[in-house]
Amino acid sequence: MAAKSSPKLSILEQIAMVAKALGNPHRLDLLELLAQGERSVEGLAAASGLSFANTSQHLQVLRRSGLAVSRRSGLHVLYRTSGDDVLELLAALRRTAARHVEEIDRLMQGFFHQRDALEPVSRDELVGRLGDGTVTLLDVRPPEEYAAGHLPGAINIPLKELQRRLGELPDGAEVVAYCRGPYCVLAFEAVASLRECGRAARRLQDGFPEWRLAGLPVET
Amino acid sequence: MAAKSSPKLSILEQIAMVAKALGNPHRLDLLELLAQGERSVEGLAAASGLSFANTSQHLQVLRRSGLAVSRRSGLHVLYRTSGDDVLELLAALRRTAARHVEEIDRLMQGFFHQRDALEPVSRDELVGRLGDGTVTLLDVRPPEEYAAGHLPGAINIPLKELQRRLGELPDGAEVVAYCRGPYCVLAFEAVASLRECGRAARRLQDGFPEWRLAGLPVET
DNA sequence: CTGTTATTCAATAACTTTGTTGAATAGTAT
DNA sequence: ATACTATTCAACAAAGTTATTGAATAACAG
Repeated sequence: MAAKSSPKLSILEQIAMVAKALGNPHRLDLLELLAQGERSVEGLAAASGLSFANTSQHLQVLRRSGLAVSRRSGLHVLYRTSGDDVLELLAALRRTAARHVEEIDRLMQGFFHQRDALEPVSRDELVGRLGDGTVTLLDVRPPEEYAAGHLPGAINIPLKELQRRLGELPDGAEVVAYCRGPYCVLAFEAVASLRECGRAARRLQDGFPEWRLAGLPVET
Repeated sequence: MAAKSSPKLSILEQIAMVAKALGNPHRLDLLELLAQGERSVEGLAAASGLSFANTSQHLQVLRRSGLAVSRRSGLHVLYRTSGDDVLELLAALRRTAARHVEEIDRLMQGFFHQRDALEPVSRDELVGRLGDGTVTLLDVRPPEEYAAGHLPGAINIPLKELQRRLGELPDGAEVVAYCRGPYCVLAFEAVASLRECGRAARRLQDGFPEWRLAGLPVET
């Protein structure tokens, strides 16, 4: 078959390899974690709930396909995404999936929308409200992800600590909570929790990486 | 394992399914063909070199993952991409692969650059030169793809007919050839052939779908 | 109703992917 | 050199993917 050995098919095989690397939910999760900042295998295993060996195996797939790169730092190997284009690719993949896969709508309706019947705050809306005193930004990611980068003026209270640290949120302003990405459960749950306590709260449509990718200001 | 049944993992599984659908070179080829316009299974099998059954099988994967949709028209089932966002996703995938997979560079060096040592004409450069009489646009795709849509003023001469139809190309202007996408062999070979005949020729960086996606004018 | 055309399905074999288990490797501290 | 920590590797079983083959299905013409 002449087509089999064509240079174009060879190139398509390489492109397909990249897509295949994205074709596993655990690897998508790992990439979303890497989107928050560089991280060790141990840290990724802990955050993802995978075994060490399995985490390492998936990271090899990501590294070999070019989506992630690694460097040694003492005993630790630190992984990160290979470039912002990988985050753009992830965003495009999510957008296409959200638009054409009905099951995603069903899952959103069945879980997330029960908890957040209000529309999320869009990036543009938030940009317009920064600085006018009407919004308190709440980052519910773990502290090390917050430290790697966060939205300007955001307060970091991981979800587990939210109930007992409510006093740290200024009175009056609406709370806008954000997390790792558009499907991160933590922001949804933070909003639900805040509303139970009588606070006005919504979640941000984006996670931190999407905000940064849009060229918007970030703090470290 | 609590993570296994989480709604987020369920959503990631759906997103992974879309990526998996892209994880096969034949399906990428089929999507590039669909990017040129709606087409029957028979037509896709002929253009791709796959068997009918195998073509149909791959199309089921594309349809179930939401990347393509189909409609019956008499005996024929016509497939098309489900939206322009699918083409944007393909572009993002190619971009990431080209940037991070060294084998793609090697393949490009080994085959394509032997035939086109000049840089391709960028979209912006072409936009600037349309209408000034310095460029002849040559579309080397099959006539049915040309008919579905082409760059303004482009002449359609499929590669196989180029040698004997050289007289149809106006004298003096540089020929810019384009095809289905950035890795389509036909544009490369057209440029090589034209240069052998003493004509000034380069290829366009984009294929027709990328041009249209950029909002640039198209003719039908 | 029958025959033709176009397409899809089911079953199969071969290959690939995934997660686990236990071993091997690399870097560091003593 | 030895022990410890972090990571990766190899082998394996189970599940999934791919291409092929032959059958089944849907639409149309006569």
